[in-house]
Amino acid sequence: MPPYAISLMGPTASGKTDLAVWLCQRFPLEIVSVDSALVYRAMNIGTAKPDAATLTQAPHHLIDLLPPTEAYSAGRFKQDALAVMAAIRARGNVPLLVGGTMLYFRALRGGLDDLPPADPAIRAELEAQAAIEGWPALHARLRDLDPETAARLQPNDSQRIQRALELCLTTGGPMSALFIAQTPVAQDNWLEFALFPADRVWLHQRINLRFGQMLEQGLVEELRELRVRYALHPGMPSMRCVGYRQAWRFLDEEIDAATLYEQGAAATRQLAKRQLTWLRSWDSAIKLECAAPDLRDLIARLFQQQFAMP
RNA sequence: GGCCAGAUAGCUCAGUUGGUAGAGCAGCGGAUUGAAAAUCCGCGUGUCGACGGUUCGAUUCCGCCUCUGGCCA
Repeated sequence: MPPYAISLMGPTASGKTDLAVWLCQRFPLEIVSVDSALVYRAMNIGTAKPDAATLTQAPHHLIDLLPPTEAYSAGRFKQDALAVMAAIRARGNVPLLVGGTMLYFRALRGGLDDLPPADPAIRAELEAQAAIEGWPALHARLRDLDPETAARLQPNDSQRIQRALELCLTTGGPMSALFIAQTPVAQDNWLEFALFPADRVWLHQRINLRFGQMLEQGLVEELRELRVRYALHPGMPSMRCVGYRQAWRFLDEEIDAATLYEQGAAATRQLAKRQLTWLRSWDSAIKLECAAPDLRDLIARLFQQQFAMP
């Protein structure tokens, strides 16, 4: 019996997409993107979104979902992914979850409680307070409302303090009380692969090269047009994406072209490092060396066993 | 060729009135429950350019050499 789903996880620039498309042509799979940046329409170059030809060949679900002015979330991802996975299975195919947004993978595997979504009004209010008093003051306030959560958060962890306070204010109780044991989704029949570079330098070189190519392909021009077309702000989630954040500063003439390259490539390397931190402790995944010359053969053999193909 | 200024962490630089040195960036490790490509935490030994001198002790003072800028010829 074919698996319920297959995850293909890996850091940025590790070759996930190429491998997924190749597998898609050989097995009854449909690709589900697990990527917080690919959900944005019109953000193509900097997100390394597969081109039109590739998408025709191997359709991706959960890309181009919203304009760059909106915010997506782990909660919405979980909901969207489960829906699209059900549809794929109804067609007799297996969902191939491909991406590097590890919180989304975790949310999908059960690590997300049923909590209220973000409240923009409350967030704006907390933001304004933080601008005056600083986040440590809000952390102190959280200590009164939710000591357990405050104890595990750093006084400067703006985002988590904001979220925890938001939940206290909207639900009237501490965030820690909302966490309950989750039921994992089809744990047994869910195959997971993690692409790992044997050599960090190899990945860094690929990242540097690719970011240089993005600039040549017109990342700055793409952002210039986005700024004309949408009412964007540098604080929006889409504009905090690696590459776009630095290109924004270049367009505002805060940094020069050389610095844009340096900082953009460095930010991508740092992203990859954080992704590898997640992956290292992801014990249920089969780890594969992404630079191995026989990677495709190896994974194809594993898939053949799963799909019981001769 | 002469004069001046530099030479200190992978990079840019600070500093030691003589007791062998520290920031930012990069890098490395970690955390991660609706912004996650986000947000946050931790990690700093390096022939202080080479050689010689003074000194109990030199990266610091002196001499000389090398290299890199700049100015004058």
